Amino acid sequence: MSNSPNDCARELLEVIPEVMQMIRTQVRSQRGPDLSVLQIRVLAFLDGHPGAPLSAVAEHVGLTLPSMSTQVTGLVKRNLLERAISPTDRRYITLTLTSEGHARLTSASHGAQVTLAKTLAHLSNEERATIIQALQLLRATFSSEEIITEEIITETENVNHGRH
Amino acid sequence: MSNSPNDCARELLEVIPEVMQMIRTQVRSQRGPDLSVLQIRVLAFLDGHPGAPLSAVAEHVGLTLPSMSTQVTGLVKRNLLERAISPTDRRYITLTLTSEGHARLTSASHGAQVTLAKTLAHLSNEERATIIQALQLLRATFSSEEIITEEIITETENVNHGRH
DNA sequence: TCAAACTGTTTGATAGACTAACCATTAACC
DNA sequence: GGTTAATGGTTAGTCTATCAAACAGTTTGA
Repeated sequence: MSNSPNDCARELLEVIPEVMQMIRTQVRSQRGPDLSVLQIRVLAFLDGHPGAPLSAVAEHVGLTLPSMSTQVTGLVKRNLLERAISPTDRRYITLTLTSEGHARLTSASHGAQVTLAKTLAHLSNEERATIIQALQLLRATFSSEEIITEEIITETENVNHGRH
Repeated sequence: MSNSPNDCARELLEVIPEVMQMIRTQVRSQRGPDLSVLQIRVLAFLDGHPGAPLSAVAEHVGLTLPSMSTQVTGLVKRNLLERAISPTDRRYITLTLTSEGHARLTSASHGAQVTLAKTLAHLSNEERATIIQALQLLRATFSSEEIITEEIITETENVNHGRH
């Protein structure tokens, strides 16, 4: 059982999709909040980066700008987040969670977390520690570099998004 | 930094989607074989379980029977696998890789593997060992129990799937 | 023999993703 | 200053994927 980059890559390709599938079904089974994994990721990112521009969110979750735009439109329609225009640069749209969005996010991710935790409870402490360590390594290796959004946030004003 | 089931679950929910996204884009960038992650999983499963019935594949990759059926139709049209009827029970469709399907599978997964391995080469041996160990734990914990297909396989005959 | 159970397919309907084309705003450069 | 280029988002059109519901063929068994 070697640990060459190739072996590690093969293992990743084999196992990660399975785990992802499991997460997806568990999230989907949370009938309350009715959020997809992607939507949870978007809300979670905005929870940590309030006022982030659309492009930053798109890059973080790996969507194109158009896809992200329609996705956000849906979330705004459901009152989970707010679009606003950055006063410093009117090209930028800044996104912020509404209080309902925040509530839904915590409820959804908490629900999925509890279900997952039940399965993980069968493992030993050491095994869970190994998994956490590995996940942190993977995050450091794969996550796209942090995007600076601080300069754009500042004060934001609401934008009426009515069709002209 | 604790290792309770809940912490482990939270970490999973946060990191796995990112890694999955990375895998997806890397697989997509392999312009040769032009297979999705799902399709690779299907072909890989059939590589290990030749003659498996449709329902077994569907369960393994987490799709409903209808979705799997159309997915298979596409792969059959591309000559990557063959539909046949089990002679022991004519309700069952047994699926087998064609030689082209086998070739495409190895080429696709090898390609993705090489790309991923490049990124993983930046880690130390110990770090990769940790990741591999964690992945094996996750697989054991999450992978659905093995499905018995042996009894259905036996001899199979080709089926003409023309529209009547 | 005929109803029930089982495997798979067909049929809409819906959601999510992309590319291409477009609009608005800011920056750059004579 | 005014035209041009670059940047951030949106709209439109298309394509794929997924599901649930209804259906068809096969086997089981009462």
